Amino acid sequence: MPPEHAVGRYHHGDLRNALIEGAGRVLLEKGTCGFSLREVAKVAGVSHAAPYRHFRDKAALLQALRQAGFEQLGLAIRTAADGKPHNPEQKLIEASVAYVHFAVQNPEITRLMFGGTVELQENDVRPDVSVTAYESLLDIIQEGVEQGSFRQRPPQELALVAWTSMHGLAMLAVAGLLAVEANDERVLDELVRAVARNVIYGIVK
Amino acid sequence: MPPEHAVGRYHHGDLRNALIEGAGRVLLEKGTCGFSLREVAKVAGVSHAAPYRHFRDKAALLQALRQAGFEQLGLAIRTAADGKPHNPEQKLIEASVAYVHFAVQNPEITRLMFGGTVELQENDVRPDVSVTAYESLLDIIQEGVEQGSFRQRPPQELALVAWTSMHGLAMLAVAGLLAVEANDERVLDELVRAVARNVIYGIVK
DNA sequence: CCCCTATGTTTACATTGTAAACATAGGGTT
DNA sequence: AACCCTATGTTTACAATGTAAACATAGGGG
Repeated sequence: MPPEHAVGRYHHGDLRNALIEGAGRVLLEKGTCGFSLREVAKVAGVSHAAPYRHFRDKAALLQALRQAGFEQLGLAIRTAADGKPHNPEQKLIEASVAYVHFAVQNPEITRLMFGGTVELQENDVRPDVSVTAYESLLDIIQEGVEQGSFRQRPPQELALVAWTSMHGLAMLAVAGLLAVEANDERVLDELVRAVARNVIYGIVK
Repeated sequence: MPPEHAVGRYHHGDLRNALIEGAGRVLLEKGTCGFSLREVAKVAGVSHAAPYRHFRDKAALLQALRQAGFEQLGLAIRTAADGKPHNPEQKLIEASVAYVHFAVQNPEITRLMFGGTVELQENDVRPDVSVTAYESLLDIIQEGVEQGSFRQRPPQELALVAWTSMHGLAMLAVAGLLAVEANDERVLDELVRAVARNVIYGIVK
């Protein structure tokens, strides 16, 4: 059991988590490019080799960050959807907004998650985490199709369109490749809603 | 005018282009992470500082690669569309297939183009290049809507859906986050066509 | 009480980006 | 033709980085 407050001690107590958190901060400041293991160590207040007791690699640390990102994103989506019970349309829209918002507000993490910068190594939990978002959408859509408020199409196909278009919107926004006005949060929101409605009704209302 | 064959000479003759080409190869082999200026120089057969006479930065070289990528992609899209004159539906489908194919077959370049790894610096031509793909799609869609073969919706909205969903599909494929079967090229093609039909007709036929 | 192991630290080294000082070649001016 | 100017390369130098190896320490189980 790690000691309560082990600051200044020889043994940090909970270095692994401290490193992940520190890595998040460093990533935020310096971006994926400028991200350095040594700086993470410095931020965590340990020597530059200490991280190697907890992560095989620089890549392994980034991978942990990535994993955490997927979990956060999944949570955000589910939370947003749960705010609108029994209303699949609103659920899908809110989930979509949450998805794009997460991306825009955590651009570096998002790049890390979806950019493919970190090689997916052998033991990755990739299937689990990447499928999460898709399955959340699929659940919502299934409900919508069953209760008849969505157009009557195979849920897998609707989910594919939803997943790809939301992801695309998010990535373009993160990359700064959407029209300038889309930098405005409300404009972006409207884009998301328009795309979501396309999924739901098949037309952009 | 650069000499014909200036191999082994003190002055390379056309180093700038040689560097860009070499950078492409290095990027392919080592990926965005392992990409090193010094290795590019080695591949081009010059000293490790020579690139600095042609590019301010490592980032500047990557930026040039990125730029070239955008041009290639734009060309691929236009070529694919031009193969089906007077048939907007086929045009959109072929353009979409070309888009995703380019991404899947040039994953590293694609990451470079859309990953945001390279900071978009002041003097970037970003507007031009990023808008290219979108405008190509928009042109096709405009034609389709006008001639009545597409659903009657504002072309901008259809283009938005097309652009985002194709981009999303491409990025997910590159990141290896689609279902396993999507690694099969034909399966991926079918996905693209399904998504394109959704844009055209509003339903997944 | 002792030592074993998990966790840190120090030292060392190769690689990298980049700057500064130096070299050369090849063309325009006289 | 001689000259030198500048564009283009090269060498040298340095600081930052990833990572391995050898060393240190603390805290718990025999």
